[in-house]
Amino acid sequence: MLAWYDAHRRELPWRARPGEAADPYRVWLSEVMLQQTTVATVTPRFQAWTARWPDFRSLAQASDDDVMTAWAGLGYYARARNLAACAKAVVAEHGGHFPTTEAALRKLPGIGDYTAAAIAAIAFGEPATVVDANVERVVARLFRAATKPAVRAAAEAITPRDRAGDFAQAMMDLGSAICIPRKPRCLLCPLRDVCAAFAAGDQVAFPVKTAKARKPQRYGTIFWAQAGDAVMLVRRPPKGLLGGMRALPTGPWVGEPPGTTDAPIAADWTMRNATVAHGFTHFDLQLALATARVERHALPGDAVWWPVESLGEAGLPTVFAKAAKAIGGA
DNA sequence: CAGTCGTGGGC
DNA sequence: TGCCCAAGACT
Repeated sequence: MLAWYDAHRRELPWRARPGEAADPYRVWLSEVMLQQTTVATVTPRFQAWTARWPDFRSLAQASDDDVMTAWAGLGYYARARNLAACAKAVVAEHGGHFPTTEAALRKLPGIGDYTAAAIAAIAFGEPATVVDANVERVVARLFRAATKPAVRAAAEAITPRDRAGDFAQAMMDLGSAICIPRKPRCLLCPLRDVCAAFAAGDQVAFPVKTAKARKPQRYGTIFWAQAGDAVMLVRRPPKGLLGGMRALPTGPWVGEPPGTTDAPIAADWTMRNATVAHGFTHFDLQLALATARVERHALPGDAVWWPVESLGEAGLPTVFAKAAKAIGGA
């Protein structure tokens, strides 16, 4: 396994070169960015992030607005809130350095079982057992293990005391490149000869997955209020969907197409002859587009007038960026 | 514990 | 094309 890893090792921005010590900050940041997010998406964002905030102290001093704006488009925005909180905790409670044990890491915001084990193993060489979706798939097939506890126990049994970090990364690389969900490339697999599912010919039956409910359809309205060259943006509530993010004003997202009754300000609203569709994890959304030209008056609460030409720097989640593009900045 | 929480890519 | 999936955490 480790011989295969050494031979096929990929260079990634957060991965230490052989023989060099890993930077715990970069390991942590990459692990959080990579939660439910692909390497291709993360790579440029990781480069930009570390150029701006290279360590815990710089990130701990960043404003919440800057952090959330920098995270825009990556999704699962609680990660960004927890990232900022974790950096502050590391500086305030740990002198700017991570604790090195899995249990202590687990107490920090945004660090769960997987990430604690990954940091302990990769950054500190602890023999922690790292189980992500890749490892779960590889181990489930290796042992034809049908339940999560069985997978966990088997993964612990094969985790080596030495090079546990390399072992974890090897298992994840194997899962993403060879032991893939649909058509595993077993003829390329270094573990083929010891794989129970390969022997039985039922690789794709593992891991055992539960049926998912169909996603409901919801409807809403986006309100584009333009005053001169600026558009009205709001700040969404700190928790919940797209929590803490800057946004275009919307009405409620409900089961039936709504009217314009929930506009953020009184104006002569025009319904555009187009809609924007966006899929979230647990529902699909279709948004009607309402636009109005208004006077540039004082705005309540967290609302601001934002220059349309620099809307790309507002840090809008993708659904709002889509809507802005559909309206065309008019 | 099952639901919540984004997004983009692959087939 | 619609569906499945991804280096999960939190409640």
